[in-house]
Amino acid sequence: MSHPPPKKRGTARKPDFLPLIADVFAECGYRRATTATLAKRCGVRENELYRIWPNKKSMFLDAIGFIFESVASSWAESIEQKTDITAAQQLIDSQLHHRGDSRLHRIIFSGLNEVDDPDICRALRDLYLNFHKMISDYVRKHRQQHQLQSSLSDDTISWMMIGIGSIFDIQQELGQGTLDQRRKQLGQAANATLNIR
Amino acid sequence: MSHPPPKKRGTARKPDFLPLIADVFAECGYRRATTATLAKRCGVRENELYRIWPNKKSMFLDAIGFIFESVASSWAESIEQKTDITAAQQLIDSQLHHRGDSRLHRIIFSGLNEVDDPDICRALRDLYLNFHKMISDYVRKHRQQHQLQSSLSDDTISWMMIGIGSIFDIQQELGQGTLDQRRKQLGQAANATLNIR
DNA sequence: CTAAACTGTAAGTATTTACCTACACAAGTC
DNA sequence: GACTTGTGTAGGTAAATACTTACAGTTTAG
Repeated sequence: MSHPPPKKRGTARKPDFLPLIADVFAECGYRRATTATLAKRCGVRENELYRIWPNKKSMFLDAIGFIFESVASSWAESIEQKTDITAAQQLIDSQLHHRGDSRLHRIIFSGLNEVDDPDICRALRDLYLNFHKMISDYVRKHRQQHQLQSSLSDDTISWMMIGIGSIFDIQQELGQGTLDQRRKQLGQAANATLNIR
Repeated sequence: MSHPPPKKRGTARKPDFLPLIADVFAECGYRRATTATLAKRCGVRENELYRIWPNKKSMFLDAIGFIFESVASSWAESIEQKTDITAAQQLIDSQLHHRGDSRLHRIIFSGLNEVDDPDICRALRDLYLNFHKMISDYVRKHRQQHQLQSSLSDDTISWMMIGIGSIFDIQQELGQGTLDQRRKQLGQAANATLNIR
């Protein structure tokens, strides 16, 4: 029998706390996520958190990083599942089912309200650039493979797809339409954009 | 000689205050816009504002309404200027120059952080639906006129255009790329979407 | 076993901020 | 001129909240 893993202590608990912290930021947004709530959700007192992070902002920045990692790896996972369609198409398919579950957009919207803080602004910009780069790669390969070309660059197309995804998230957030309607629209819109001529 | 207009009093000053209030909400977001700042910007004390509105939230809701009116009328204005192109195209042209000046998206991002308040959620949904309806009309006419048709509905296309506009705003907010780059992309993306087959 | 490092509890502090009250003064109305 | 209505000033209050401190108990490393 293997011993139970030794209880983590100190800053080693960061990776355990991060998903919980990200959840709170996603639910409440940056401002309304109080340090008391954050601590409670992690099952510790506030000062424990302050032993790990110097302040609330750092927790937020780390949460942004965590969310990126987590979304990126879930993308990679779903893309590997099928090989008969392009990665770009597989990404769209998986978004159709999972978009909206993720706390990504809530954290982003929340962060966008804090852009006059240069650290937060940079973190968000990096986040977008990273996603954009990933998508851009998929788009380029897809278009090469299908020998599509248009006056639009892969770059532009992938920004378009990000925008289309965003509006889907916003609709969801506002309870605009039914999930089915939104999914149908997202699917049509994303595919049309990907295959634009 | 005409008399100077009599000084407005009481709730009659609401229309004078609204643009100033909307400015503050746009600059700071809902949470960080303090009632003190709002009052100062209007050149009155806080309790004057509370004589007009029952609370801060009502000010915000009214600001959302004001922003819609103001953006909608500026759209109408620019669309009337040229008649040799369709309204949809003229709208895109004017967005290329004016998008980002407006405080619309900042207010929206800020409001999206408060969607668990049903009043704010409804106000935002209405805002989006109104814009969507306007754009949808333009899109429909444009496509009729150019006899374009695709599997995508006018509805879907106009949501796509809203999404594409949003990502432009986000890029701008994050200082991503130069204004020229963003404009070029927005122009290409919006036109391609409008004329999608 | 001992010293160092860490944890949990409990309380506190300083600031911010939405919103209120009271009152003297001014401006319209009859 | 009396009465009503609105304005400007000044101060206050109660809650929320980021962050801190003190300390006794526990865990770990040498």
